Amino acid sequence: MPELPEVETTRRGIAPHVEGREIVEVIVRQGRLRVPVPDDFVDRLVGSRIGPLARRAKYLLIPLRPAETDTPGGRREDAGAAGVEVPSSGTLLWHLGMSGSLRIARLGELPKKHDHIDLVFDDGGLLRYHDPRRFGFVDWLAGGVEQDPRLARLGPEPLSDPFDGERLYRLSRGRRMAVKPFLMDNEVVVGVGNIYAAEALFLAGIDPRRAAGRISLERYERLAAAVREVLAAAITQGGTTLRDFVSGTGEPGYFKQRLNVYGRHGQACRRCGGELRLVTLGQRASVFCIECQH
DNA sequence: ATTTGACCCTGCATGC
DNA sequence: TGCATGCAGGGTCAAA
Repeated sequence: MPELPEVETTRRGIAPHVEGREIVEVIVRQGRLRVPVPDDFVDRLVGSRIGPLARRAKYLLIPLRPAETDTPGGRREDAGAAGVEVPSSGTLLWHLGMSGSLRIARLGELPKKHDHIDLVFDDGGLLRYHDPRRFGFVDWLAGGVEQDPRLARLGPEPLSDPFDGERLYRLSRGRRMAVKPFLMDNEVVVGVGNIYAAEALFLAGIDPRRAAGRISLERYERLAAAVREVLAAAITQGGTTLRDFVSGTGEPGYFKQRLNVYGRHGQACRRCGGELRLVTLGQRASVFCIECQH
């Protein structure tokens, strides 16, 4: 489900409902995700207050600090006596995998199948994680987020300045792999998954099977512009809902209507009318127009 | 060093 | 109707 636009849509949707809230209860119904939910997850979170949400690649970052302390490193007076752990500052690293979604619900709304985790807030709202395939995960980071090995090696954000055609050109020299899996490599650029890689290559007129190392700088500049264009448009549309993606407030995304190639093999190219072809690249379905993409 | 394949898991569409 | 098969938005790891 979620590529960058869907994670960004989720972040924007849930932020107004979670930022500044205190977590008063955490319910883990199914902790066996791709990374198992840590044993001390509940203890660490209860009593924390949520700071401004961020996103890095397809990761949602949720900063937490102790709700009752005003000074960094301070201690709650009665904590020791009561034997209650005082939560410490940290960040939740949340990945939605293939089928995960986060949405806002109210206390009393019954969980459905595959609603694995609830964070319950002091205002009666809650953040509910749903993930049928359980390829997603949530982890708690104590230290610097950028030092985490999962984030340390990531390439630039596609909507940031360091991502451009020159970078694609430079990193692709000598690479024989097809350009589509190259574009989906998170060390090259983050957040470009199977849907938007196919769409960007169509917009740029590049055959997804072409060797990455045999594409000119000029064409990579077109590709970088196409990546930015398609991701920005998808964010504006609230992401792409293929099956069950919903924003943080339960709305589907409307970008599906704008897809030119993804999921349309056998249908007519919107530009030339030819039949769209399906090939497999890097074990991922790849649809393209043999007339419009070279 | 680069690239490929298996794997994590459930649900759905398809074909027999 | 049931059953087997293949495929799905992602990422990691081992092996070639």
